[in-house]
Order: sequence, then structure tokens, then C-alpha cells
Amino acid sequence: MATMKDVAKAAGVSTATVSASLSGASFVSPILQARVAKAIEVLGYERNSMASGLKRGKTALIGLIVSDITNPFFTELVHCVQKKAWQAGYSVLLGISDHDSGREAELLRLMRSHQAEGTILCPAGGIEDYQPHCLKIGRMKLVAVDNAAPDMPFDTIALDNHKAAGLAVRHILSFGHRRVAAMAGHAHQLVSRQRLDGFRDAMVAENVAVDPARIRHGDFRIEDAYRSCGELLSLQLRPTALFVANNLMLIGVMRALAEAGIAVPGDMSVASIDDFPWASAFQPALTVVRQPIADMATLAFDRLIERMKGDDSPRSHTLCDPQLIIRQSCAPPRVAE
Amino acid sequence: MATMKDVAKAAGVSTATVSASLSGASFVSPILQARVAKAIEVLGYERNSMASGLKRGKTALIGLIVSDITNPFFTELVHCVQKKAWQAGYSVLLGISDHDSGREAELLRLMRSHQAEGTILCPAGGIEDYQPHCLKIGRMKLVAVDNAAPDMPFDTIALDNHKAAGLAVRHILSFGHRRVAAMAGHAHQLVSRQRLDGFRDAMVAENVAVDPARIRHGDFRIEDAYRSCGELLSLQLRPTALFVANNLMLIGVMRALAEAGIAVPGDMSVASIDDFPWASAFQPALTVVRQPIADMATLAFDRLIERMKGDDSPRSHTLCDPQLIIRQSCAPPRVAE
DNA sequence: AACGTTTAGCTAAACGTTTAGATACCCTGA
DNA sequence: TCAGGGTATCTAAACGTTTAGCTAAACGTT
Repeated sequence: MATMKDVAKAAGVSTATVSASLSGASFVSPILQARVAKAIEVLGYERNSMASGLKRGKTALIGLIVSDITNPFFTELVHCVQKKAWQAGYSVLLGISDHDSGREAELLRLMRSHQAEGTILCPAGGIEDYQPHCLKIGRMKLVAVDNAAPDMPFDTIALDNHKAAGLAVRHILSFGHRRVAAMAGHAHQLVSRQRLDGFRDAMVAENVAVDPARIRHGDFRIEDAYRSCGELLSLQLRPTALFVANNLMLIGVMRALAEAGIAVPGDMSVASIDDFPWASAFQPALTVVRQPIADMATLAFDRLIERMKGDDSPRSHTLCDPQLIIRQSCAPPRVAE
Repeated sequence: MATMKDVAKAAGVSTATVSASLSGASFVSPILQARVAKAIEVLGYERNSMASGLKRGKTALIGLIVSDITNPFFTELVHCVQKKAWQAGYSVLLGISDHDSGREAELLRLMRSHQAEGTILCPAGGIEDYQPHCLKIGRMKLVAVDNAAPDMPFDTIALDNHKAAGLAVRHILSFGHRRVAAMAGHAHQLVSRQRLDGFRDAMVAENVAVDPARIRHGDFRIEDAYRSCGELLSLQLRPTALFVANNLMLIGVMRALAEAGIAVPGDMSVASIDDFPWASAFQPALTVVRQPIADMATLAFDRLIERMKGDDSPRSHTLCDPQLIIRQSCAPPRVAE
């Protein structure tokens, strides 16, 4: 592969001139500029950004770590971050932690090793997992999105999960439901706890009893939710409405409901957190609480850029506003009940 | 940020020893090994892989370029490739071309500049777009997945699209449908043409007339398919079955159908290419042709690794087998018609 | 004609690693 | 005692850039 020295030789100039010509800056006469351009063209030269990065201490690389790219929320987030990065001239190094804090820590180390100038992290675990690494993270710029709490040692951007759950639950209750079940996420995950708390608080605020038997942990995964939903349906007093804490579990739930021949919203009202393309194509169209993903990505990216530019103001913690999207999956409970 | 020199100084050894100790190889006494380890721990040192990569000519980076990560097919592909890469000790640099050949070319240059040791590309355009770059690609290892034709200048892995479409169409026809419509992709995209050809060929093979008015181009996007489906429904002789060429368009189609109050499969049978989590939760569960995504990812990654290891055998072109997944979205046409 | 000033280009020293080759040490056998 | 052969460690030269600092030419002033 051609190096800058080759280009310099071919153009009959020094490497300094090639470099200057490449960076656009400095003064290079049009004649040499042209000679250099031609040599580059002929040799098919491309600047080696390892060497350049090594010298300049910049890599134009940012890390992005998500726990599960298969989850439409993260898919969209990756999409948005990637877009912002591209516009700002950065490339993104993608890491998938698969909900594993250990792997996440390794990925963080990897990002550091590859000299990512900053990293956007969607934390996999609970708060307890973060005091340890933050030491080993060194001085890498880090901002967390989703599943992040203010006591984590970095800037955070997250949905107001408590409010989001409240929005969904209050919508359900507005139809007069009293036997409301919840499909929650992994018990130790922050975002899961927040949503569950939001569910509970909204219930008690509306004077509806919270029956622990109606709370299941679907672990934010399709299969687990599918199974747990089955259990819910075999309760002697079947719930008339179901709050689902994320999109993946919603898939499992809808599958279980369909197989059990339970009509939505006739026999069971359903409301979930996370909007995604299929929600509106579904029959019935699904009522959900939307996270402003694009905004979250922008907020995170911009904050990261500021940090990379040297901003060392105190950590900021941004809470994003959820939006209830009312479609057709909620209705009053059957009168007989 | 601590450098190797700092570690060496702190441990009272030379950088050579630190390097050797880090790479595990060579002979380093346990005593020094321990001193080095402690120094690394204390300083929070992490090896700079730009410097290391520069020296060794290896980066442990591979590029992955997809046209739209929002499409569940690519999401899954990214997931699988990422997993394989992780296992093999590579990090992945993600690029999104957004169906734009120009951007794709830039991304390819970027991968080269970042010294990716190889790149997996999901080509955005048609064959015509690839003769040009292949010159500028230099000697970067490249394998293409999906939307790839044998005459492209790299190894390719793709679904047997012709067969896939045939599978879906023949399934539809087996119920006795004669007015079958097709929602095709972008006319100039290879994969779109192949699927459309598969549709046509299966139709004529079964002696069913292909009416050009029943072929619409939804450009592989939700919105376009939604619109095009509307047009299809306003045809004086409405189709009784619809073949959809990919998952994203299927969303648009189902949305349009739901809004028009058309029952599936009662009023309209639907079969599509691409399986994805929602397909089985949908009511009715959707009949689709599945691409073996994990296999495709593995094939592509393994081929890339071989190429990276220096294999320069003639280009290979692998065609993957589609699998028809029969669910409930196809049924006989209404007798009256 | 001597002097600055500007401009255009070059030389060479970094950047943080790896690694070939040099060196120093310790042991064994004669 | 010394040669010979391992070991364990070090020194220094790369890798492909960028860039500070330099040279030299060209020009305008006095």
C-alpha cells in the first residue's frame, strides 16, 4: 500500500508538502498541488489515519456501546448517533454488551485502547456496577444514555421512566380497569425498577390495589415475556389490562395473547413503553409511550462533543419527556366483570 | 494518559520488557512481570492500539457497511457479524450508507483510511456502481452480502432471491389465486430485480398472467409501500393476493390494508420475503420466506478472515437457501370472485 | 546595494509502540 | 580457569504521519 513517502517521491516533493497539500491548510503552490494530486490519484493513495492519529493525538473515532442492537430502541439510537457522527466527521466503533456488565467493561477498555475520543454508553447493569470501572475508564469521555442514573459517574441522558409508566398506567385506568398487571424488566436493571415504580405509584395514586401476583419479570426479552404472560393468563382472576415495560416484551406478550385467543382490547387492554414501526401496523394498533430517541441521541452526542472539546463542568443529567401515543389497544373492561 | 514509557519507568524496566510482558510471549521473569503488572494497575495504563497497529501493521478492526440499520434484516446481520467479530478478537467500525452509493464509496475510503483489515459490505446500488470504486478500493479485503451479484469485483454471499420469490408466489398460487400483485423494491437494485424476476417467472410457470398494473415499486421503504399499496387497492379489479419483497414494505402494506379495512387473509392473502420477530406475533401470523441471516453472517465473516489471511483464490459466490415459513396470512380467495 | 519581509518548500524530530540485535548474566562441563 | 550456551533484559531503529524550525528565493524599501 502506497505511503506518503511514495507520493512525495512520485510528485518530486517532500512529505511535508504532501501533508500540507492534503490538509488543505498552509501554502502550497498550485503547480505542486496538482503534481501531488496526480501522484495520489495514480498510486491510489489513502492517508493512514493510524499514523496521522498517532501524531496528532486525534482519531475521529467515537465508541458506541449498546446492550442489544436487536431491540428497536437501540437500533434507532444507533441509527441516530451514527448519523450525527457522520455529519460531524466521526466514525463509530460499535460494541454490543449483550446485557453483560463484564463484557461492557471489556468493551470500554477496547474503546480506550482504540483511542476513541469519546464513548456513548447504554449501561447494561444497575448502579452498583459502575463505581468499579469508573476508575479503570481513565479519562475517557463518556456519556450514558438510557438505564442511567444521576449517581453514575458520567453525564446521563434518560427517559423519565417513572413518568412514562405513569402515562401508560393512567391511560389504562381511565377506562375503569382495576385488575391491571405489569410485565416488568430485569429486577436489577435501573430502567426496569423505575418503570415498575412508576407503575406502582400511579396505581396507588389512583387508589387501585397493586397485586404482586400480577407483576411479572419478563427480563426485557421476547421469550421470557411470552412465558410470563402465559402465567399471568392462568391466574384465577385474570387481569383485564396489562402494562408492558418495553417493546421486546410486547412482542412476546402479543404472541401469547394471540395464541390464547384473547382479544385485544376486548378481553385485555394493553399499553407499552417504546414506540416502533410495527406498533401502528398491528391490529389493533398499539397504544404506547414513545421515547424521543432522536432527541436523546442528539443530546448525548452533543454533550459528548462538548466534553471532548474539554468542557469539564459538573455532570449533567437530562431527563427526557415521554409522549403517550393513543391508538386502539386499550378499551373499557367487559361489563360482566 | 499514561504511555508505555511511564509504565517502564514506574516498574524500573525498559519499554521492551513492558511490551513483551504485555504480549505474553517472550521470557519475562515473574518478578518483573509482577512489577510491570502493578505499574500498569497503578497508572491505569491501556495499550495504545494506534501505535501498536502502526508498528505491526494490524489493527484488529473490520468495517461493516449496511445501507439501513433500521431494517430488521440488517439489524440482525450487524448483530451476527458483531458477535463473530468479538469472538475472533476484532472490533467493528460501523458505516451506514443510507442507500447512497456516493456515501458508500466514502465509507469504503474511510475504512481504508482507518486501516480496517477487511470490510463486509452490503452494497447499496446496482452492479453498474461497482466497476468504478473497485479501482479506488485498493487492496482492501472486501466481501459483499445481500444485493450482490457474481459480476461484482469481490466475494459475494446472497440469498437465492429468485428462488425465494418463487417460494412465496407458489405458496400463494397454491390457494388458487390468479390476481396476484407484487410490491417490489427499488427498480435499479439488484436484489429487487431478482425478486421481481422470481415473482414473474413463478407466475408464468404456473400459467398465471402477470399484469404490469399489479406491480408496484415500494422502494423497500415503509412509507412508499404504504402509498403504493393504496394505489393497488383502488384498482378496479382488486388483487386477491399480494407478494411483498421485503420486511419494511410489509409494514407499510399491513398498515394500508388495516386502514382500508381489508381482512387478511380473508380479503387479501399476503406473503413476504424476510422473517423478523413481529411476524409471528402479528394477527394473522405472517407467512414469510426466511433468509438464513446467521449463516450468511458467518459465511461472510469466515470468507473475510480467509482473505485477510492472504487467501487469493478466485472470487467465490455463495447463494443461500431461502425457507418458506407458512403461517396464517394466506388463504383461498373468496368464492364469489 | 544592503536590508527586512514574505512566501514556498524542505529537514528532521517527534508520536507510542514492536522487535531485531546487542549485551550481560548465570550455569555447566572440560 | 575458561569456552559455550542458554536466559533475561536492554538499546535503538523502525512504522507513516505531522509540524516546528529552517533555508532560500523573490520582492520592496531605504
